[in-house]
Amino acid sequence: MKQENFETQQVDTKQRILDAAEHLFAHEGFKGTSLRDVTGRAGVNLAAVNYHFGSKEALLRAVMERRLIPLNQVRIERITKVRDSALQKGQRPPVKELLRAFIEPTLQFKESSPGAEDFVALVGRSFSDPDDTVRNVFMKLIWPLFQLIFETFHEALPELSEKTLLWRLHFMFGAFSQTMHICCGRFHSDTIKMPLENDSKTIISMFIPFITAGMHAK
Amino acid sequence: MKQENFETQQVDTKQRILDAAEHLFAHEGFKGTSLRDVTGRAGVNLAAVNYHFGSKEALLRAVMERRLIPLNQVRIERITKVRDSALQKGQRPPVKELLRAFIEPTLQFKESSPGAEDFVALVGRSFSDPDDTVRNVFMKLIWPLFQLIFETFHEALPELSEKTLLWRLHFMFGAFSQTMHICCGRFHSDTIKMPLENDSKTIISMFIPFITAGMHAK
DNA sequence: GTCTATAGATTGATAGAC
DNA sequence: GTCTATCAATCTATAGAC
Repeated sequence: MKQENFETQQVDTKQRILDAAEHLFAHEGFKGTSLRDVTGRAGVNLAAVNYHFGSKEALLRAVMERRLIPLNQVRIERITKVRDSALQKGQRPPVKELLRAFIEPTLQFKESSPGAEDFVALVGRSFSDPDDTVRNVFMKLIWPLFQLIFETFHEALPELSEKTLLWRLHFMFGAFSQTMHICCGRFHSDTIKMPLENDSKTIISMFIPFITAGMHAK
Repeated sequence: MKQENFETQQVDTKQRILDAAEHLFAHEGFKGTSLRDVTGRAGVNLAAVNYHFGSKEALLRAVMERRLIPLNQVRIERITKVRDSALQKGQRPPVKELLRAFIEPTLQFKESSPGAEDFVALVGRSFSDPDDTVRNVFMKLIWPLFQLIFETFHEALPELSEKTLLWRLHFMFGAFSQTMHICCGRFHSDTIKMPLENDSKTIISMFIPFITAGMHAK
C-alpha cells in the first residue's frame, strides 16, 4: 500500500510536468526546450522540476520511461507470442506477423491518449538525436527489444547472413522512424506540406507489405 | 573577374568556419552548437561568424547550400538521364536504376572529402530536425529533387496509387536517412555499438534490393 | 578583416522563506 | 511542496579600436 492521496497536489504537479515536457521535447527537441518552457506550459513553478526530478536529464529519463517501458513490454509479449506459436508448429515465424506485432502496439498506443502522439514523435527521433543524453537514455530502454527482434527475424529468415539481416532491420527502423514523424505531423516545413493520410489502418496497410517484400528480397 | 587572391585570409576564414560548423552541426546538432564552439574549432575570432555570415541561421544556410546544391544537381542529372533513356525506348524507367541514380552520388560524395561525411550525417537528420530553421532551410533546397523523384517513380510504377507511392517513397527516404547516419558512425550510444560495414559498395548492395522489392510489393 | 570587450538575454540549478 | 529571488554560466550579436 502506498500513501493515500490526500495530497494530490504532488502527483498532479509531477504528471503536469511530464506531460508538458513530453510535448515540448517532441516538438522543440531536448536542447531546444528550456525548463522555463516546461514549467510555463505545465503551469507550475520553475523550481518544481528540480524538486521532483533533480535535473533536466532526469526529467527526460522519466518522460521516456513512463511510456516506453510499458509499450516495450507489450511489443515484446506480442513478438514472443508469434515466435512461440510458430516454433510450436515447427514453422518459422512469419515476417508479416512479426512486423504487425512490432508496429500495431505503437499505433494503438499513439491513439490511446493525446500525449502519446507527442511521445511517439519523440521516440521516432531519438534514434538519431545529436544529443548524447537523448540517445543514451533511449538506447538503453530499447535495447532488449532490438535483441529480441534480431533473434526472431533470424529465425524467420535463416537464409540471410547476419550482416544482411542487420542492414535490413536498420532499413525497417529507418522507415518506421520516418513514419512515426509523419503520422504525428512532424514532416512539414513553412513552405511545404505533405498531404498524407495517417490513420493506423492506412499506415499498417502501407508499411507491412513494403517491409515484408524488402525482407524477403532476392 | 572577381578580385585576385592577394588577400587569402578572408576566404580561408570563411572556409574554416564552414568546415567547423559542418562538423559540429552534424555531431552536436544546430541547437547544440554555439558560435563559440564553431570559432574555437575553426581557430578564428568569435566575431568572424557574424562578420562573414551575419547570423547563426545564415551560417547554417551557407553550410547547407555549399554542398547540397551541387549534390542535388548531380542527382537530378542522373535521375533525368535514366528517365529520358527509358522514355526514348518507350519503356518505363527501371526502379533499380532510379534508386542507384539517387544514392550513388551521395555515397561517392561522402567519400570525396573528410568533411563531406559530416555533411551527409547532417542532411540525414534534417528531415526530422525539431528546429524549424533546420527543417525549412533543408526542405527548400531538397524540394525540386523530391518532385522529380515523385514524378519519375510514378512513371516507373504507374500501377501504384499516388497515396501508395507517396508512402513508399517516405519509407525509402526514412531508410536512406537512417543509412546516412549509420554510414557516418552516428548510430551509437555509450553502451551500445553496432558492428556494421559501411563502405559504399556494401550499402548499395544492401539498399537497392531491399527498396526495389518494397517498391514492387504486391 | 581581425580583434577585445561587452551588451542583453537566457540558461540550469539552488538557497531559503513560507 | 511551493514559492521568490538569484547565482553563475552561457548564449547570440554588436560596437569600436586597430
